[in-house]
Amino acid sequence: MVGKSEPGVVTLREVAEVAGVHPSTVSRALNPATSHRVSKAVVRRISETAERLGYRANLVAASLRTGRSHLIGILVPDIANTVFSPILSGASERLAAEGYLTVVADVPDGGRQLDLARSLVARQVEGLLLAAVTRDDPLVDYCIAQRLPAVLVNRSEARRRLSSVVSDDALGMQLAVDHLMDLGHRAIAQIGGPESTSTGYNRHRGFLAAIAARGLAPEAAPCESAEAYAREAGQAAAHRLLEAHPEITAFVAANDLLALGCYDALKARGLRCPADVSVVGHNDMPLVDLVAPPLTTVRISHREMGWEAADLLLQGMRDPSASTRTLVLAPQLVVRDSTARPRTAARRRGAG
Amino acid sequence: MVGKSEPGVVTLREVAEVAGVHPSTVSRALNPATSHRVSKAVVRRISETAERLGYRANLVAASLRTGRSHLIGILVPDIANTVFSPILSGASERLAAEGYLTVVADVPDGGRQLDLARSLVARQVEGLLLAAVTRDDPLVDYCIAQRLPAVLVNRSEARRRLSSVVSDDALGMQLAVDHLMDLGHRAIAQIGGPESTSTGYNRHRGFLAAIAARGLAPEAAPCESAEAYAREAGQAAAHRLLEAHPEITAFVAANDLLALGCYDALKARGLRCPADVSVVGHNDMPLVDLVAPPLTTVRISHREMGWEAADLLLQGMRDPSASTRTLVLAPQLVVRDSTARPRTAARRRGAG
DNA sequence: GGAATTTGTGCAACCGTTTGCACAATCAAG
DNA sequence: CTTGATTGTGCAAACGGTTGCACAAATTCC
Repeated sequence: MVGKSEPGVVTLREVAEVAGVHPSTVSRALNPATSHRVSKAVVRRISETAERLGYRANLVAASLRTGRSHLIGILVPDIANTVFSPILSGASERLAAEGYLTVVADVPDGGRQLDLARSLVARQVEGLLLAAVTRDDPLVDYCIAQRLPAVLVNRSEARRRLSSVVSDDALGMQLAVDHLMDLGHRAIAQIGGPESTSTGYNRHRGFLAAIAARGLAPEAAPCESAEAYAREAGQAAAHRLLEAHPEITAFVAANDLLALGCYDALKARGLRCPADVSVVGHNDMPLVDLVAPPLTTVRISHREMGWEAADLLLQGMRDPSASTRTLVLAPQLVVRDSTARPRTAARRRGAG
Repeated sequence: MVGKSEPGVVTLREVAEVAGVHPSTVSRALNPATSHRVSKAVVRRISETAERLGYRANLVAASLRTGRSHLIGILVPDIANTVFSPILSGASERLAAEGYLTVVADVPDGGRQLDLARSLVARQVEGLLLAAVTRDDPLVDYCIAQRLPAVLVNRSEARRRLSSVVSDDALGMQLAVDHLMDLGHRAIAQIGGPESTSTGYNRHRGFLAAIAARGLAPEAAPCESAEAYAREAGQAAAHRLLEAHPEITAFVAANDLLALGCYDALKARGLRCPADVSVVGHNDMPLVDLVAPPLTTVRISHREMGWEAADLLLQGMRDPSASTRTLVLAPQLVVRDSTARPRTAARRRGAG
């Protein structure tokens, strides 16, 4: 016989019995939304009894009855990735304010996402925050088919069928490119992220657009995309670029880890940063201000991103007919020491 | 009328009706643990029907009946802190393997921990992983009083009333001190963490013990504890120590962030690391291999820690009478470039 | 080939709340 | 002092599964 929970756990019924009222009255008295329907005196008696007995409502039972779990699921590709921590933190702050708790599912970017989502749905989560989608993700189809409120964070989906909160990737790239060109760079390469992610895709296009806007020929701006947002992948891409285009004086990376991989490649080739080659990252993740040299990067406020996504999700839950919205946060360029005038420009300037 | 979940959500009863059997039979057929009690043919028919109708069990309902939520709560002081991400990651990996999902509560180290814990209990979590306890924490009393399986991670409690998984702080300090003394340092200061945390307390004592074991006089090993595990606090403590003991040639920090704060203080005073002063950190958090200079530190495998804690929790849940255990993980010294021979020793060596 | 056992399915209670409805008591209005 | 509205409480049926028990049918055993 299961279900007979540990003795000592007080139920609503017991409180009712001790207080000498009907269970429904206890329920009403203890629920702030309905306690006005019970006389003051009884409310007090019940509250006292509940307190004395150490009564704690069983939210699982309440969930079953009301159909509301007050649980939100968050799918992240890698909790250990420092980018997601602030997103999580911001989201859970916003959700906690409304009485929601977050169930975190760390899903190793393989094909298990859908399983996880299903498992969360089985647990009656009321909404989903998705931080791990690709540009064309079956997860999105799933949420739509299930009419499950969901919001994308950090990455968006090609068809914009769900609300999302993202950084303005085009602007980020423009900031990076403008900064480098203002310094005098004229041979700028991009290390892009995986094209399957919106960030990889958009930052790549943003880079090209920024280059074109400044009138630089595409040949002067070669691109390579890394297979993953990882240091090793960045290093490999940087090597490929330097091999094919030795004239490069600056790198724009789609992500800080890629930028750090770029550092590795430069070091391996005996090139100094920023003296020989400048590097710009993206995200401004913790500690990149301390690496050598401190990384110039495009800052994204991931905490705010998480907060806003949670907020959007709450809105969507309240009003399922609300239109899907894309909230675009403006990134900010943080100039540190990994960018400087290119040697040629410096020389030219010295000569002029 | 709530509780009438969205139309289109298939229930057990509907599956039963379509398959022409009793709901209880469907329940048994779909549960791997009981499906052997149903004939092969019927199991298949039911499975097909369920599949066809897109049936998804409502785990909330199941929880209510069985008293098992398959939910584990994790209390962390700060999700955004990069130390906790791998703990979370390791724990959720282990728990997911047993069908448990994790509910993360990010609790800002104030007094709300108990509230959060209560809220998790109300949601019928089956166990708690506590990564945010102090050496004498009311949360521990609460878990014991509630007979709630709980395991401490990263930090332990003075009275060892709950199982915990921690790093061997004494050993960590010994590794750090031995390394520095082997290099020739004889004036080593410690920047400790908050004494209210077991890590702060134990690392401080470990440091003193290691110093004593090598026969160094306590006067040659001054200590300061930082108010928090934060860069600024480390910087302040380093300044205090350098002010009072200008002869210091090496710092042992209780945590990497404190060590990085120490870098800040050295820089502010025009001292070079490691040329003038060596620094050893603790944790080996992500990216400290890239800061300038790459940090020599005591590595703790936080991911493993989280995994083991989850494992211990599962054991404790299976057998509530099991004795509490303390699992001590051995840390490892990772030597990078922030430690070197002290100038005096180098000079002496050069002269000899 | 009849008794003893096993197998497969149905029945109904139960987990702990919530809530629409009913109804008595109290109050306000005329 | 009736009539009508309001207030406070109880009743019982949910919510969607799970499971002990009962019992018919199929199987095994001697």
